[in-house]
Amino acid sequence: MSLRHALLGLLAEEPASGYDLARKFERNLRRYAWHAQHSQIYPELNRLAADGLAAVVEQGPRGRRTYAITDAGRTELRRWVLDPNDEPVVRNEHTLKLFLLSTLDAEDARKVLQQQAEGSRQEYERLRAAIDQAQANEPGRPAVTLFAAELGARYFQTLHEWAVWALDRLDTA
Amino acid sequence: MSLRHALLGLLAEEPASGYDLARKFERNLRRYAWHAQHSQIYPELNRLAADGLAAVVEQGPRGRRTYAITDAGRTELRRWVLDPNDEPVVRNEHTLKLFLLSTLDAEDARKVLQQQAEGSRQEYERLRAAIDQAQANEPGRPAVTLFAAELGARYFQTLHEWAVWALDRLDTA
DNA sequence: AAATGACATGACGAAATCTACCTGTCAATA
DNA sequence: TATTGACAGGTAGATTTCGTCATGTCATTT
Repeated sequence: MSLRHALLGLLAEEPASGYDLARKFERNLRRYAWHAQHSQIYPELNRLAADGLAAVVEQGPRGRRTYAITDAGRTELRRWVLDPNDEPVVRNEHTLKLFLLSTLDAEDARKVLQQQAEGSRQEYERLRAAIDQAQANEPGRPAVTLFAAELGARYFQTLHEWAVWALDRLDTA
Repeated sequence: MSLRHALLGLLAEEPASGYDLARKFERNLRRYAWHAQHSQIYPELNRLAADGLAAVVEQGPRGRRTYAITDAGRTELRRWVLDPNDEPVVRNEHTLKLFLLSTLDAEDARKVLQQQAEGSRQEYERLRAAIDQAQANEPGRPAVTLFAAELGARYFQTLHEWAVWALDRLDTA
């Protein structure tokens, strides 16, 4: 149940409402780690509360409920993150297309690779700028909080370099 | 429906049975691109055949049925790969854990990163060796058939380098 | 001749996820 | 005052995926 643990992980950073969490998924997790819609998040938050892993700590306007992780939730989160799962579930529609490039002719493959090279370059620059800005604005920030962003940036950098390499190979062949 | 297109993609390379396809998923796609079990593959193959995107081309022993992609299947596959989907579904249990590292204390984080550094190094070496071997044994092989493997290798190399970098930062902080 | 293990496909119920809908609040703007 | 858009939470039905059990074949080894 990864959705459950993704929510616990976000709540471990700071208390949040379902609405906040849906935005965090969209901004921080959707492109790299886990995709979830609000129609899945709200029911799971209720289950988390029912199971004592999270609790409502504040009621706000518009029915807003802020959840916080409980001690039991932290224990469960730690157990899950430390558990070395040697068969993690991976589903990446993007990577899948790249893996199927060889089923296209060279002209089509070139199109996809060019899109890929451009898209990953943009994403890389966006992330790198965000990291630089965070470091400039909060010099005392713990290093570990930027590990995820650094991983994302390196991931897109790798995608970009690969696409450029592949385009070059396509042309020289 | 990515499973459907993953199957079409594999069938576009060569005709295969459900059993073959399950093994291809396990070997080539599970860790990087798409996870699927045989209990999902067999029914989807039947649907593919019912929709005219694949067809049984051979019956073998033990009820083995070899499927091949049809022209309609190729058209649909090409359409899907070329379609620039700007919101691809990504679910990666492994990456998710790495994104949630900051919820652990330094000691726990170190454990996870060390596992990560070691695991990704092994995976990288395994892939790199497979690529070298393929190039040595089949010098005339089209470049594009190794693009996917190269992407996988670079992906794990990046993971490894990131984990080493993160461990270093954890220690100097 | 019997046992083993890889080959090969399938069904079924449970769980997760998607898509599309719905209801209402509050603040800012036209 | 009316409108707009972000905020906030939810449901229902369909689809996808998972986990497990089941059935039988064929080749090799004991």
